[in-house]
Amino acid sequence: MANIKDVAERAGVSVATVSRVLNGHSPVAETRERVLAAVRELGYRPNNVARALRTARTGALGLVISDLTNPFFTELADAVEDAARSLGYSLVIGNAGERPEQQDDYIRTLLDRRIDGLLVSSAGTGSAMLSEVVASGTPLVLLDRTVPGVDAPCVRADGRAALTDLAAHLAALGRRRPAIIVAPAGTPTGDERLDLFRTALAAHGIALPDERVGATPDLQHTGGRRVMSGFLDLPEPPDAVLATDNLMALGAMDELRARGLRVPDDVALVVYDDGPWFAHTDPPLTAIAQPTRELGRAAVHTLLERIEGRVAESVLLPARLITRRSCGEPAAP
Amino acid sequence: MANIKDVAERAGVSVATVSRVLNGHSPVAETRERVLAAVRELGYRPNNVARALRTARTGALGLVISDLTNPFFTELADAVEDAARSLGYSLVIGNAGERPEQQDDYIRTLLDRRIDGLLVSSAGTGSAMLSEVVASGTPLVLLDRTVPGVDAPCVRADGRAALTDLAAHLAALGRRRPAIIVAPAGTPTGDERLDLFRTALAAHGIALPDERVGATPDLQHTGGRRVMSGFLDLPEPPDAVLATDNLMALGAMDELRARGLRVPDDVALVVYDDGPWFAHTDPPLTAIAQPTRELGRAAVHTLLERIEGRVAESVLLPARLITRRSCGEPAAP
DNA sequence: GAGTGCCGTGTAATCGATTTCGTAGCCCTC
DNA sequence: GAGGGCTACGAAATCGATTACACGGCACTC
Repeated sequence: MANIKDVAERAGVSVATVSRVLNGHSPVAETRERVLAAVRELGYRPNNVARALRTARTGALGLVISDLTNPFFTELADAVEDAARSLGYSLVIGNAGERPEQQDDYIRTLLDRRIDGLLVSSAGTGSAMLSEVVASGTPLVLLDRTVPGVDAPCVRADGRAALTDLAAHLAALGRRRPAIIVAPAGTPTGDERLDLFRTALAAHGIALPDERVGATPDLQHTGGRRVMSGFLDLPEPPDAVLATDNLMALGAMDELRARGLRVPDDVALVVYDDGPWFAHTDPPLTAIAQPTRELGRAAVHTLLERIEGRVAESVLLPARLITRRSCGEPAAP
Repeated sequence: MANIKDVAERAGVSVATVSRVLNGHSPVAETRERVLAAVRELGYRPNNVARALRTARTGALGLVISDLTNPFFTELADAVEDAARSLGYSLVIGNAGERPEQQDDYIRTLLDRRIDGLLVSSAGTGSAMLSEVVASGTPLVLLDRTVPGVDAPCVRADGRAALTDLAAHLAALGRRRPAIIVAPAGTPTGDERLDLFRTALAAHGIALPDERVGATPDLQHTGGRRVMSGFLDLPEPPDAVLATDNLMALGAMDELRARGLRVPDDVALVVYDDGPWFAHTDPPLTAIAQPTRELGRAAVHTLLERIEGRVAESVLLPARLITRRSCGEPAAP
């Protein structure tokens, strides 16, 4: 591939001039056309590696995502990629697969590649590696999940309004024995959703006792199914279940179907994170939708603020309750 | 961040020695410990940008995927990422969103970043850009979709066996009026699936007339729904529909439900590309599953063959029919 | 004991760009 | 017409690594 020296020779100028023409840094008049012609003829494209070495800017962002096969994160990744691209950045992606060691491994490689900034939706809880990133000075923004003790802005959705609406919705439909399927205690996201849901229910005089709080370490559908099974074996099984993740909701549905139970007649079901197909299940599932694309966009913008040396605040965007038919009544028109 | 010179000074050796210790290129004895100690104390990590410039190897692969929000491609991307990682490569990802211009744009940026090799699941048909990649000498492997006229190995799934099984399955269940929802004529994947399905049906004396071949340019669920609607308005509507993409299947299901029709009683439904939730719909959908993870792994391995200068052949892995209940009979045990 | 080879290390070139500094040429002013 | 300022450009340093080449010292052989 042609390099800048080839272009310079062909145009009969120095490499400095070529660089200046291409970057428009200082006015270049007469030779300009000759340089551009040489560029065209040789099909020259600047070597980004060399440029990055000299300028200490790679023009790449890193994204470490907790689980790429989870549709919520997929959409998030897609939104991030879109935003990054439209701002002239490439995206180097790493899938932690919910394994903290792998996450650390990735962060390390990304730092070694001298990405300009890093987005992390952290798997697991604390991470020494993340503090190291902050210490290294690489701009960092947390995505979807906060990490206690890490000094970086976090972009995520606020479920308060949606969960308040959900509690009202369930109360209005006469559901008195709600249950929740969550990540194990200690996971910030799980704890928060549980607390908010419990508080919102309390406002309607509805209790959420611990026996109807089911934790599953794998955030997968087998876990969801197992927890749902436990719920149904209770002397007083729940009449409404909130699954705080879409894969877990899938597992819960399986268990219900396996036992011949009907949604919403026997049990109401609500899923956190709306996926394209939840409108297509039978019945369509009432869901709490996070503003995924906006989250992705906001995260990239926040990261760019940091990269450009400005201070950046955390961002909280509201999640919304999407009422479908899985709790009983059809949505009001 | 500390650089190699800092390490050299601290250890009292030259940078060459540090480099040699770290890369194990030539035997270094006495100073070895001193160097490693300095590395540890300074928390030194080699700058990958500088290394890439010198060695002309970035250790990154590029993946341009046609639609990241499509679960099939998500799983593919995940598999590719996994395989790349385990071989010590990072993955720079680009989502073409089924737009050819955007795809070209991405390929260009990836080339500028001097990735070591490129995987492309091409959106649209021909692409001058892809020929340019081949000409540039960057190792290229096509993924899932062939591109006529581009001299690069292609890794994809072969639907012949699965479609043959499907035709037998439908014939056995007495379905005589099959239909297919495909990408528009001219798309290699769509054409091939149509041809194979038609041939397989013919072996059972079943015809697939053009009126029951529905093309949709957007490979999305609205397209699937529209085509299904057209099918149902036929004087003789089909009694079995194959949707050659999971999003289109979703749209088809919607239309069926909207009309109050039942699967499989009124119409049998089969989906190409199995997704985690097709086992959880009502009824569970019979599907043609591509060996996604194997495809991803094979693609990366093929690409590495090319990178290391060996010749690499195209890879065809068989897709499988997964019989569930959406065509009538439960699967045989 | 001189020659031969090998081992471990340092010096400096190199990758391909950007950028600082220096300078030639020109125009303008007084 | 000498000096000042500006413009357009070239020479060379620089980023941080790898690596070709050179060289000193030691062990070994004959």
